[in-house]
Amino acid sequence: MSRKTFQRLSLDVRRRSLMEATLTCVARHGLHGASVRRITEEAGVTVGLVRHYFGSKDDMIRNAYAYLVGQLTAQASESARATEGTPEAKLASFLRANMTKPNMDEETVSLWATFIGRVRHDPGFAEIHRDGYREFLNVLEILIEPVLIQHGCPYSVTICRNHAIALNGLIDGLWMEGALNSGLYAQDILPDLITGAAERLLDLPAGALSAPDIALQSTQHPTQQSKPS
Amino acid sequence: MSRKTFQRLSLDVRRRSLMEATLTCVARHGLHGASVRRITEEAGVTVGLVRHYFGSKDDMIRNAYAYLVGQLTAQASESARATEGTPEAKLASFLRANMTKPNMDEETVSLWATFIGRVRHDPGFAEIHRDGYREFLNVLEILIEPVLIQHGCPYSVTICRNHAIALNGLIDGLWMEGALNSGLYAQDILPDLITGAAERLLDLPAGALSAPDIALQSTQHPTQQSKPS
DNA sequence: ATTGAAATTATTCAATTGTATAACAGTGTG
DNA sequence: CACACTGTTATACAATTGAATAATTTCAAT
Repeated sequence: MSRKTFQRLSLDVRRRSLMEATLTCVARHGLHGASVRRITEEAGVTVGLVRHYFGSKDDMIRNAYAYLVGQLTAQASESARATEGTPEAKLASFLRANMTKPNMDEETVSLWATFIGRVRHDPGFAEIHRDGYREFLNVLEILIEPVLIQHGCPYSVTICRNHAIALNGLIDGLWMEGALNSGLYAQDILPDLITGAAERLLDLPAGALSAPDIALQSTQHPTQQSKPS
Repeated sequence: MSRKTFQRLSLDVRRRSLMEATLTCVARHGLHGASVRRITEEAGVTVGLVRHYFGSKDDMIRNAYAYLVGQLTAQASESARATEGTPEAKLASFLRANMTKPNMDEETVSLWATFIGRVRHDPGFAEIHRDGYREFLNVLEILIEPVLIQHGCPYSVTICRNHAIALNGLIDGLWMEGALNSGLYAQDILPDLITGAAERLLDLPAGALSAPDIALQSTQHPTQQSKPS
């Protein structure tokens, strides 16, 4: 009877692998079903490593939650950043990204909800949530601001922030209910639905975000912030 | 050493008491920390009763979830029904109710999120969620329809339903993030924020929902559906 | 090749879990 | 007042849990 053979992996790789296994197990079995044994089996290691890389199971789960939140906001921001064109195109891309794969994923939403349920009673979770929420609001504000200015909408820091709060609510709610896919409507109506809703929320003219080819118009479109070069 | 004295309670009372204790424990310790022993201690009974009134712990939790959802939608609908006046007043009241106590409660949101996290993997939870969501959408549609008609907005069943989906998303998202109260803004901005956002979402004139005394104007206001009596 | 540090496994432990079973006691019925 | 029904308690039990410790193995440095 020989021991299991194994590789020594770098700290980063092993930690990430454990956190990902944690997320998989939490999504699949809930927090109550994500035992150390199941998680380590999923990661292909033995239970002792949890203690070695994280102080305890709870610590590992908190780290996994932070890892998830980081990924989520990073993906969302990235989809906006990668879109070249008018501010409207960037904002629209951000919104649509949240209503399509891989962002709108049933398993991710399950995970997110499970962790949200612990925010109230675990200060560690609360901090992670707050940081993620703040980050998301900031990204939204930065996306919204130039759009408002360009359309001559009433503008102030407060207005912009309130729009971000409302828009974030809209995204969160649609993201969640949409991903759970209760079968009451087709998921693929959501990208158009959210761009239309966002237009109205921000008091933009109809079509400002939903025009099919705003991304194409963008590069030579004269409505950009004038750059004197 | 004598036995614990006890009362024989009716089936309904005992079941409800157990479900409420279940909700309390899930909110407080999460699904993983809500053990049969903790729940029954919270309810002031011994563990055997779980088997007696529900087949198993899982069955009891599912019943508790359905009980919670029922209460939530009932409270929300009731707050709209109880408001007399214009359709705008009813809708505004419904929206504001979701942004204030007792509906917007941190513990309730924690509970709700925890259960949502199980919807994907437990068909029983999925069914309960779907029914609750459908009910909420229906209530919203019924509230939205007369408002749209009265303002001469473009109207169809599809438009109304899409507005309900978007508005529900907005409510859900603000309800959750607001209740978690991450400290990034004051919770008491939310009632005004959501009525303003809803006005724009539905393309109503500014102030249609946020006028401070629409409820008072309502009874003798001529803009009501003409009633020939 | 040897060595030494530490990453990883294997095993143990007490505590807690959900469920099952048996004994008891409250309560309405005759 | 005795009875029987069943709601309720008490206890037992195997399984699982998270954490701790000791024993090994890998791998880089020499």
